[in-house]
Amino acid sequence: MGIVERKIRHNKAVRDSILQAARRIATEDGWRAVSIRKIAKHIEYSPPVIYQHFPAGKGQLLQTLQDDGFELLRKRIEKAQHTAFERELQLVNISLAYWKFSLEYPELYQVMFNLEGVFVDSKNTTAQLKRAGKPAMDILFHMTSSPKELEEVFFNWWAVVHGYISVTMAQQLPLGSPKERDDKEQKEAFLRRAISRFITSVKFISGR
Amino acid sequence: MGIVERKIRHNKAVRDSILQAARRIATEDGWRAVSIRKIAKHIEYSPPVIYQHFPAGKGQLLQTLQDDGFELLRKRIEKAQHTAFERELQLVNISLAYWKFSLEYPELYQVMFNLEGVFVDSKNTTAQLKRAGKPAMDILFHMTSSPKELEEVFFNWWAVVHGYISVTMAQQLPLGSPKERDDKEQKEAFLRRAISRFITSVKFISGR
DNA sequence: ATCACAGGATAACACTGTTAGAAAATATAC
DNA sequence: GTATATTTTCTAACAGTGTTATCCTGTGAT
Repeated sequence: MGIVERKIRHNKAVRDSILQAARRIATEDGWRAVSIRKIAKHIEYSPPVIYQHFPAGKGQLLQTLQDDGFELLRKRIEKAQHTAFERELQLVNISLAYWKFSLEYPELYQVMFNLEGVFVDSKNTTAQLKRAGKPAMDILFHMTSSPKELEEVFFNWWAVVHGYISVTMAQQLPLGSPKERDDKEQKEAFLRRAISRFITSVKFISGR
Repeated sequence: MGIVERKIRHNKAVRDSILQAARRIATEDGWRAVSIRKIAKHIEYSPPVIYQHFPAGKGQLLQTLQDDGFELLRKRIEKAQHTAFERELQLVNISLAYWKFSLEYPELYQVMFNLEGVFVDSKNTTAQLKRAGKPAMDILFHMTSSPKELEEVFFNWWAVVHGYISVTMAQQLPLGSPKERDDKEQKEAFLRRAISRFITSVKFISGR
């Protein structure tokens, strides 16, 4: 009998709809507007149902989205790695993939880094990002001459890319406006050159 | 009669105590724990009193702290500018002053850039930062050859410094632990060299 | 048809920001 | 000094939040 299977399927569907509803509300009205009750209304269930899927409550729900976000980012970066042969160009493409991820899923990026009013009490963002950014680290490995230097340069790379995204988000231009789109395109060009500059400086310092 | 003066003085004192209480709670338990009622308890007044000093409510209170934060940062940067003769060293010192500001007043930095769960609905963070970062811009002016390039490079500088701070905060190491202090010192050295690399690359691109 | 049980809903608790209206404290006028 | 006016402050309420104990209801098995 496929009764239990049906139930499992249904359970998964409800769980997904909860996560999706949270993201939708966040996208439309910001993370401050995301509440258990509103999610419940969206999925047409009563609030306690959410606690069946996320027993630890809202924090666990956000944590899940954070993890999902890092996983998605990891895939994007991995894919971007194979879009070029030269290592330097690979790093540029990885950086741009990172940037584009933040534009495509701003609500996920916010929950991943506690931006714009969200707060997830997790202690493993660094570990998560090291996982997601491994391809970048592999490339930088070839441009550095010691584990210490690699760590430092990887951190530098991360700070540059995250800084660009973070600062762009902080500007809070009205979403969808033409000015906003121009701005984002300009910033992408900025980032592209910033990464180029970064690579140049790493090679320069490392003596080659 | 000094009655009105006394009242003005008293008013100012209460206003200041409100802001101070908010910062204290944020420092101790994070911005999520900052509530109007808790502030009221701290200053030993009832909640409505806060609305006499900040009629628009909590948002206005946070906005005020944000503005105060940018003003304080501006002063720190200005002071740092005069600690060196060479322009390049000036930029390093400015960057480190920026960094140190974020360590000394993390709660202000968080409210300035909507980090770690705070949210202020303000549209002028960019303008605020251009004001505060003017000394840096003046230095970069001499390293660039067009207003466009200046804007780009200034944005790059900001992204690097803010990225370092932002990423460090995202790690959420237990405050005050020895490991945390070591980490911060290491990161400061990282930032120092990152800025050096940045300067090198700007000069390199701009054709010496 | 009865019983057991799981899924889901209601209602409550302690919080939050905010505001209207009552009370208390102060200043002014006589 | 007493009475009035004004300003300051508090109480209480409203709607919303996260979370949980309790109740109901409908399905599955006997």
